[in-house]
Amino acid sequence: MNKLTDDLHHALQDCGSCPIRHRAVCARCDADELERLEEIKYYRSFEAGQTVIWSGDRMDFVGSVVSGIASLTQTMEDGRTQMVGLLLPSDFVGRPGRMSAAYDVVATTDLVMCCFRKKPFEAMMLETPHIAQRLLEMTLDELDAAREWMLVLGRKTAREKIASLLSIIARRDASLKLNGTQGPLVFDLPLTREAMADYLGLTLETVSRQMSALKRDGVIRLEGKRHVTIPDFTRLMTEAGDDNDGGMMA
Amino acid sequence: MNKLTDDLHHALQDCGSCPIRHRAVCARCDADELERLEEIKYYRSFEAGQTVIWSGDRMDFVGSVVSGIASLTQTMEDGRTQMVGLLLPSDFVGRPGRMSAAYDVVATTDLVMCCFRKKPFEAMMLETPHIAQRLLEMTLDELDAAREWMLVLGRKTAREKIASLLSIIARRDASLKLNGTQGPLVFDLPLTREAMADYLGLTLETVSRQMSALKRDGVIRLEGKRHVTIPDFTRLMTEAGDDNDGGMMA
DNA sequence: GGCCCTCCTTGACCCAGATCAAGCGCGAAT
DNA sequence: ATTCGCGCTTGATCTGGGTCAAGGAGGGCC
Repeated sequence: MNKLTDDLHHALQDCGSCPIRHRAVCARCDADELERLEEIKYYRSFEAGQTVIWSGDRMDFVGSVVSGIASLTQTMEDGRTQMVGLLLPSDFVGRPGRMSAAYDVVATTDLVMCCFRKKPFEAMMLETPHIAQRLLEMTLDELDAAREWMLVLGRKTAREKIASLLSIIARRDASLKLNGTQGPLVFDLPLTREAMADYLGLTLETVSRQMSALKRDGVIRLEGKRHVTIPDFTRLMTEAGDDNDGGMMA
Repeated sequence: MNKLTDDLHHALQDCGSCPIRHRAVCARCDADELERLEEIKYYRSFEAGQTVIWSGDRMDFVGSVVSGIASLTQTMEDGRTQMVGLLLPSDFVGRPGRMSAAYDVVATTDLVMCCFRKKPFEAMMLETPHIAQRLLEMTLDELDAAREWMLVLGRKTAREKIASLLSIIARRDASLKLNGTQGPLVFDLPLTREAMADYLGLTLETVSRQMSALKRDGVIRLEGKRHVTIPDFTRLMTEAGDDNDGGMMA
């Protein structure tokens, strides 16, 4: 742990100034409850590529992603892997009531997590409905996302899959930066081609080819391998096979 | 609504004798709470093939599957469909806090549901933590199931997909009938070949071919099109690509 | 009995995406 | 400056599963 992350951890000690204060499990907590949470919380940092937990490992904390991106991955014995979740800031990791991790959790970018010791967190959940309520809401959202992804995996073509992934990342990025609606969307892909392939149930070659094809067809612009511009979001949505515009409009 | 289902509805009025009493959302409720639930509950029956709700429709109830099987399906504009969930007895339908249905819900077999009016149910959830706690637990289980299914959809071959589906149905059926562990498993497929295809992200022709192949190779036995015998469950698990045995052993 | 309808099977062919293979670009280490 | 290594691109070829098409099997109904 270096000086920089150490500083970061200190800067974050106070939940009041936490960037995910209003979106994480603690979103509904009042001052008292936050105080209790602060007693059982601690921060952990990971570098891009590091594994946070291995599937099957004993897990004695739960927590939230504060910054960076992590991925949830399942692997078969023969090495085939499928990413089953993309964890963005404010997303919750771990399952109260379960002892061991069900998936590999890997830091896709540099990552800071706000962790709670599991036992006291579980105890607190029973007493403070605000936490359980918020966790239920977040879990329902994740279930919806997982089901939407099942459609992508089961029925979409490679091109549609790529467009779907790009539109999800673009949408999230836009909402994070709350950049006012119109104009081309610009963002950096937080995933390697291989990670994209693992998410989409494709090979990295197919991902690369379809990225090139979308670029050739003017659906996206690329500077370097990661910097993406979406000139026309509606066009991208159409390419993704989602003709209704997915709720970008208020 | 015919005499038979009417009788059934009356027989079910009392939560005490409900077959899913200990597994549904109400599992943790005490006598008082059940009484309150009984005030806002009513039963509905559907015949195989009937649609319970259309995606996008206003939904003013939530509920549990009492008997039969329903499926949760997503459809693209061009008609491609993906089943995103299989609802078995005790499974919960609907999302508190949401006004309209996110998926088509279709009765796959004859179906009885125990419905609660949404508004009062939501109100009750805020007051009785037992309900919210149980719902959280159930939702987390469903999220795990959805993620397991993402691996099936994204990375498994057609043969492995079929074997995965059969092993899930066999396992559930065995636990329902609590037939003592060993010996060949026997059950009736509750799904048409087309429904299987929709669940697995395949065409019905491929499902049919792979069923024939598994039969030819002695992994399953078939009498008629629906009655299945699994002589060796471990073999089936291997065919599914899940070499660790998925927790059949105590 | 015969007819129809739905569900299912099987065959022939095709194509999207996997696989195998070569090589590029660029930053870091020497 | 050279080499290494990693992430990525692109080409050539192969193949699993999709598509199109033709029946078969059973069950309900006249």
